[in-house]
Amino acid sequence: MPKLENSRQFIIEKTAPIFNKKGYEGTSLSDIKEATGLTKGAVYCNFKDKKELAIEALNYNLKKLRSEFNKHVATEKHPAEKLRAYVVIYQSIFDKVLFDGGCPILNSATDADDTHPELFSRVKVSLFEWRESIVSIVESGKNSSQIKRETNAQDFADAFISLIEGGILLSKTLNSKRHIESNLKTISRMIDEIKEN
Amino acid sequence: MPKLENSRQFIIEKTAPIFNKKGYEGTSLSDIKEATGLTKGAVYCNFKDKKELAIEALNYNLKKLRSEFNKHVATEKHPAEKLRAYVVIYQSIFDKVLFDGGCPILNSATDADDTHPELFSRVKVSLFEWRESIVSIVESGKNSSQIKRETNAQDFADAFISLIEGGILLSKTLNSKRHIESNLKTISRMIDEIKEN
DNA sequence: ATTTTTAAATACCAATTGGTATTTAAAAAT
DNA sequence: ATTTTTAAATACCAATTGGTATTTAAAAAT
Repeated sequence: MPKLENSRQFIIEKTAPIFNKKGYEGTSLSDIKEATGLTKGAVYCNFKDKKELAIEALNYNLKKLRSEFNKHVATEKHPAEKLRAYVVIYQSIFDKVLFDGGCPILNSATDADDTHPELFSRVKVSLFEWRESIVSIVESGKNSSQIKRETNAQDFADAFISLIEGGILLSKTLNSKRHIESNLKTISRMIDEIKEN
Repeated sequence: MPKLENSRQFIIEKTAPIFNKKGYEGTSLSDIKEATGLTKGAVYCNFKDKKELAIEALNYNLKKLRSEFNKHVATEKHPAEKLRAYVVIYQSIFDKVLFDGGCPILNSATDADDTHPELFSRVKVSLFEWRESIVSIVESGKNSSQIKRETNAQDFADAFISLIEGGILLSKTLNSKRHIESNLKTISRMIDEIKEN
């Protein structure tokens, strides 16, 4: 019964939150059938196997978040404000992120690390790039004298990312937004501290 | 073939790292057989089902870490030094923790959150208690004027835990100790900042 | 109008899953 | 020395897993 649409994309978008919530092993073909309303035939017609779909779903989850950030970070020109954009965005999308199972980096890094090398290397790249983008914002701020020269960009990036991911872990586990909010405040203070003037 | 020992404990200790690495769904009865060298009969003779074993394995993993910290924290009397004990311990046991699959709180919180309520509530309690212990160290320090009065103990605890868990995530995923080390340095600086004098 | 193409449904499949009932054999109790 | 107990091994089990081969039927090409 062909209705030759973008079924591939449809399947990816419907299953992406499930893979994010349940992990690779935890997501079964039955889950996929249920989420899409399609049969196994339709799924295997569009994807080689479960792993290919899982990788596409992960890419989708990562891309969705990344584009959200890139969009807003790009509009700011002061490095401190670029950094602060992350805080602002997280405040506004946090509920939505939790609803879809939390941060895909956090989830798939812990899900796939010891078990699914292909998925893991995908998150690895994503986390590396995120960290690099923070480092380079700080470094360019140092060059333009908008960020204090003595700032260690690497250490700042590690703390920055950890406060976000740790805040998500705490808020999701303890079921209260206070933790991520308190961490975003802490990040905001850290930005003030490294700002020149 | 009875050799009526503490087989229950033996099975728990042998499978604990596997559950920590692979998660609940990812750990199969075959994995358990392989890790213990026992048959299914022996496992089901000591545990009602896979879930009971998984809960015991999680308890074991959590308890092992917790006792490590409690031991060292108790020997210090200055609240700032109690806090710093966490930093010192993590520096010394980090490799061992990674070898066994990373922090069980981080792993099982993300593994079980949307899927295994009994396991999840176990981590939930553990994370809550850890956070409470940090809060109460800071609060008692404020009362004894060893920690600055204006310190927000809740916010401090959130940042403290996030820097540790986020550092583990970064170091494990990017395969370099620099991240956890940089975060432990950051925590150490935070402790200096809230210290009175 | 007929044929070809192809997306998706159906009907299978072997292998593995967690789990149970039964048997074995060593140790403990008599 | 014999019986009883019991931990663990063995031999099953139904249900589910991911996956494939075949069929169906609608759309596109002729």
